[in-house]
Amino acid sequence: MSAITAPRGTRDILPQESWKWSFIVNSAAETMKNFGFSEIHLPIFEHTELFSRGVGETTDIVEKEMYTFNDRGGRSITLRPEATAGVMRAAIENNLCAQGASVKLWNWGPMFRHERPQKGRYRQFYQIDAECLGIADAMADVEVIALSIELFRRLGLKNLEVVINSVGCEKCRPVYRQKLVEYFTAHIDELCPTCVDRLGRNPLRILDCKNESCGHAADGAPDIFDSLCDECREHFEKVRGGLERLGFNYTLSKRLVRGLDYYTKTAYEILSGDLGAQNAVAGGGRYDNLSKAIGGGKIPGVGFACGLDRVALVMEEQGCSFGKRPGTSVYCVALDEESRGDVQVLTHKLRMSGLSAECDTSGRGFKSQMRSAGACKFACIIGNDERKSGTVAVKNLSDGEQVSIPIEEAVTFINEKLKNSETLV
RNA sequence: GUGAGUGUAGCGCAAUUUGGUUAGAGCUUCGGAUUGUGGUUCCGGCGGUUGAGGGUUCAAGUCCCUUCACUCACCCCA
Repeated sequence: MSAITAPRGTRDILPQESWKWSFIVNSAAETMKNFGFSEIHLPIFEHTELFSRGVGETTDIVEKEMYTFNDRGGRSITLRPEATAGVMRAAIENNLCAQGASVKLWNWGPMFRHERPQKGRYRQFYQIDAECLGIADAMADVEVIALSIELFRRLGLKNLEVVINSVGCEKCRPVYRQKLVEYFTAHIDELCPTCVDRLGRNPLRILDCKNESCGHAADGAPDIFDSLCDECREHFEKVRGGLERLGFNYTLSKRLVRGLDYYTKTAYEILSGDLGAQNAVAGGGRYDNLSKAIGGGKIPGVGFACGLDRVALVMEEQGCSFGKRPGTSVYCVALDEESRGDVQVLTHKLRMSGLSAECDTSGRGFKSQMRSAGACKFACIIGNDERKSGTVAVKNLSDGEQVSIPIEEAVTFINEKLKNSETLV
């Protein structure tokens, strides 16, 4: 019988990597706090309708990427493929935006999409997500974009490109959509089969196609900027003005069409050249119709999601700092069999005092215990002599200096020593 | 879902131009180097039904088929 492995597209984040993830999430949490976002914990599965109605029936996500199943009560349940719909659902359900109130929420965790895995893409992947609900003004868009940029700035990511576009609203998008249909129908022989299909269902997505011939056809397509209604045009100008006031560089791209139906007005992505084919580290925009689509009142929103797996990948690629990996400060060593008990007691007392302390629990010999201690700052050694005299030998492993001190003073002694060495570092 | 590439010890690898005896070192790990002192050095031990199944052959890690997994790309996105 062969050993069971993790399902395709999933993976274990092992200790050598997990501490780096903690660094990223902690840094993000701090940034969120600075921007006034509160953390929200959400279910990982939701009713399927939340996504089919919220994200959109004709999107790739809903059409072919969702993990959907019936639970034991016969309800159709879906593992969340993205976070925004869930956040909006929670806001509606808990009246967070009642009477025109607004909230800023963030969260992080796993998302699920059934796609073929490749570099930077997994079936269970992780996102850091921020949503600003209840505010229609373009200043909120600017704040959200600024937040995502600041997130990456703090983590030390380099060579990022911010790409923005406006996808219009329910008033002007249909007009533009019609223009596109007319244009692409005239160029239908240049389109790939999937885009021919898109023509009837979601013509905006043709603009996004990377197929060479489609791209060529798209070059001559009507410009969305020419179709934007006054409100959308003004909104877009305000977003751009805000970004410029904050000193951010960005690229305009009329080709940027988010794959999710709920976007209105602002759409943006942050791209990295160090990711291979999957080059987006974050993406987001405004979604003023999402709330109504899932049965809520009129709640405008703007937000973004950032791929944790991808951020970690880029940071690794660019040699960014993850801070210091947590290690053990003190290793307690037993010289003989009889001392093992005392060593465990001392280790526990050191731990209770707030230090990272370790001792051997597997019966290894003195020499190998000392080898393990080599990676720590201090070794506490107890043998026959120490037990007799009620002392412990405390050895500073960086300079080799060793002192014998009464066992009851050991914990305070080492705490003092470590405090001093911390300040020296 | 489609295509290409790759599967040998815990890890990263090797195994002679077109098959040839008992599949090898390195790192890690564990133990030891005159009786109680570490990251260096030296010696030694553990560790593999070569992804799995089938086939060709006197003989398969090596060739063929099937299957599974991983990787990259298409698609799409975080």
